[in-house]
Amino acid sequence: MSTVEETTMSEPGLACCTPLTGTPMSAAQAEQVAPLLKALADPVRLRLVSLIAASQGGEACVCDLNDAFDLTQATISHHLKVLHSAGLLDRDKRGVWVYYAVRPGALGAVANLFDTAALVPA
Amino acid sequence: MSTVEETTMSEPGLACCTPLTGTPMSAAQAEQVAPLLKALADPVRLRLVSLIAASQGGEACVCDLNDAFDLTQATISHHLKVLHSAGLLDRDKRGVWVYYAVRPGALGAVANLFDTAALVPA
DNA sequence: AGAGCACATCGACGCTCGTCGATGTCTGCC
DNA sequence: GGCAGACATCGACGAGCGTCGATGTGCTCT
Repeated sequence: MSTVEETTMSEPGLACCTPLTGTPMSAAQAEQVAPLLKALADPVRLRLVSLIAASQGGEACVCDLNDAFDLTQATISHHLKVLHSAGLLDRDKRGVWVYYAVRPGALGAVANLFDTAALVPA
Repeated sequence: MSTVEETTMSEPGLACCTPLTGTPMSAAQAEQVAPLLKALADPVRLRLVSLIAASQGGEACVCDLNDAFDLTQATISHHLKVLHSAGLLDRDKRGVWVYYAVRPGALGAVANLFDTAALVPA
């Protein structure tokens, strides 16, 4: 055991993200939000979240996710762990299968960051 | 090499992001969006974007940004380059000074990704 | 022409990340 | 009990990242 120690968030608070525009972001706040974005800043993990969110019931079995990629089962498991550790995914073991679901409000918290970014009109 | 567009610089790929929820994201689309998130997935760069966006006129001089951090000028310059290369920041040299501004619509494109994330149940 | 400032680039360093094969742990079934 | 399947964990590898000091480039003013 060595490094993985996030605990970035264990509570459904998710009260992290102020707009990003408007007033400058504090250093502490940036340190808190960055791991969330880092967890999402990977093509595979992005697709994983998307696949899970678009699945029936908002949850997906690992076995199904595994088939959607040309990667080892170990690698997929690793990515799911990263997303879970970041607080983005919920984990539910049912019998032999494990189901992951997007934690409610997790993506919304991130969306809040860029929300005011609706300065797009121009 | 099953290449994707390199987007190494300056291309307004901003017409990228479908919702993320709803329908699963394609591999190509994930590869296109991930670099954007990766550029933002750093506390320093997050604060840089925030500082610039919150500045008067939506732009900020490098000298001012430099003073806001306990980092070397070389490091700040590096981070600004990363953000610029990702298409998030515009660069404008005026005399001796260089001003960076958040590219219009850049954050909005990212916001679009998490937008439908309003699946927040309650 | 020369000096001085603002910013970019270079080369190097330690650290983290994404991926893999191998192995461990738990569950359900014969 | 034992075996097979579904996931997680371990250890290792190459590649990339964040940071630094040193140096380069372009502008302004004297």
